[in-house]
Amino acid sequence: MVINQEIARIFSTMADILEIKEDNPFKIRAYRRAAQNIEGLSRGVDELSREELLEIPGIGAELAAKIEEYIQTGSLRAFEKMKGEVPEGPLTFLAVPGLGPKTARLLYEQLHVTTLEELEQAAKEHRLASIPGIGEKSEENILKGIDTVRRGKERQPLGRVLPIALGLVAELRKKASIERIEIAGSLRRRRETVKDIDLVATANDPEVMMRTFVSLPQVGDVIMHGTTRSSVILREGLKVDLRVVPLESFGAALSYLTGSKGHNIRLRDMAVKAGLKLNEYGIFRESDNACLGGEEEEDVYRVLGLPFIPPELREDLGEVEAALAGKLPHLITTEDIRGDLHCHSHWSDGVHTFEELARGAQARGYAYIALTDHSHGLGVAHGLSIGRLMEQKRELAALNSRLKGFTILCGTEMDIRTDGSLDYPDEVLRELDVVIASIHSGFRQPKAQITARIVAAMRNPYVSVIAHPTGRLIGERDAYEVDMDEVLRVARETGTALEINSYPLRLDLSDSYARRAMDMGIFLAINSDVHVISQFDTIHYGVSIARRGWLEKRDVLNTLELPQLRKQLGLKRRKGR
DNA sequence: GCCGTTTTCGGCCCGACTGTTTTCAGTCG
Repeated sequence: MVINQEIARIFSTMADILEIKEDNPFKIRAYRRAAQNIEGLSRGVDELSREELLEIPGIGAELAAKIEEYIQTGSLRAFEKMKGEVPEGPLTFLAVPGLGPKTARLLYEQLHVTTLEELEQAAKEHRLASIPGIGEKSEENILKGIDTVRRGKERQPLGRVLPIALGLVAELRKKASIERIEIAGSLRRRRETVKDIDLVATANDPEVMMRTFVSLPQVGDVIMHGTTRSSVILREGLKVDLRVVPLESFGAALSYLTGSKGHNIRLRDMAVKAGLKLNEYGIFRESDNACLGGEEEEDVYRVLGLPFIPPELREDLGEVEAALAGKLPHLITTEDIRGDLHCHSHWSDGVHTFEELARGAQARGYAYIALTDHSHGLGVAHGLSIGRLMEQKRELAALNSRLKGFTILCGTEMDIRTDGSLDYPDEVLRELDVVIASIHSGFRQPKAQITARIVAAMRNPYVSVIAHPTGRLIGERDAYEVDMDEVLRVARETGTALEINSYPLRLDLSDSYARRAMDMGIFLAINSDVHVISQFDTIHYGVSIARRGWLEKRDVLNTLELPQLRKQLGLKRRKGR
């Protein structure tokens, strides 16, 4: 959604400019919130009506008009005008951690530096210390900050950061006298990428705890070291914040540090209106400062008159309204998953035998898997010829008769060829229990062509699921150009399920697309795309994305027990004939 | 700039840490 990114970037830059100008802080927040919410949208703003634009949280008449102006003219007068009012330099400086709008402006006005290089030079020559309020230490910090910007630490994928965070938690538990410790922040909300790790803990001796934290072997640099809050950079580059609070405040602190910022603001707003005060230490009555709760997160919500809102929903995308109306979804859990519909064996590019896969799945409580080795078109993955596929089917039948309480469905991950044709004819597909189809080539084709390929696959009565529908690899490869509106429309029309692929770099569909598909009544399938048995355990990433997409058990194909699954898979075939 | 069963005008979350300060501003989350 290029247009959304463009507009989000413009609004975000406008917020920066307003900050430098020391404009109304609430106006600045309004621009930032709008930018964030537009970026997270699953539809292009250019596809939305005026009414739909106004439904986006944080978009009012003014910003809706600006969005429309940009769509129609390709530029924004207000933005162009603003750019003329503030020089480039201070805007660049805002990217430096610890350097905010006030200092950025001061540096520009006093030293006339306009680029990071000039700023670096000035700091090295100790010219910054001539400015009131800036000393030697600040000079050092600015140099360090410039270095951080240069190294350009982007947001890291969830699948990389979560294991690191869990490792830190385990180590802190071992070394420090901790009562409770939890991961908070966007990591707890399971955003697909995160910027840093937030931890919240209670400890008998906070000072000892903090000393332990900042001296962990994986810590590279200590940014901040206090008794209740410390902040470090790990050797491999990730930033980690640790907050230590009294036990009676743990829930309030966890809630506060989990965010999102937008969600917190909504909660505090509700608190203020109810004559309450909400901070990281608890929820208090304004009149006499009596503490009404805070040890558990549930306390905070209860006092506000809300049910507990799961972390994955806390994005200020309607969850507070839903909670108020008693309409929060009963989110799907990993335990709801009854089987995995996307598994590769050593017959194509997987590692294990059918039996090993079956045992691995059974050990995880599954009742079935679908074996979906690649089709012959995918030569690099040792795709199966029709002959091999039929041989596989016979072997599976024999194996299934031996397995107790477990079934391997015979399937394929069939390649959708570059010309839009399918890799196996219908006579072959008819013989299979499950057909998932996906794109592995021609990623740079024009949008219309890729869309047509996927649509053609969905119109085949034997195709049950489209795997990793957008083809992205987080941080490595963008999604191919595809008209997701059309894909979703045809998925609904044909009764084709769409996959949420749990491979940590795919997470494809994303949360916002998953939510939209669910809203349209399209079935989702949460699959791990196993090539090695241990990858069965990545299913929780897919479930997290599903939860962020507001999905319930009933929205997900592979929560069905085997008989119901077979029935569901048969529906499209019967309809298609 | 947004937003509304207390408001269509007047609100808008709140506290910790740092550095350069003789009491606090700036930045961050």
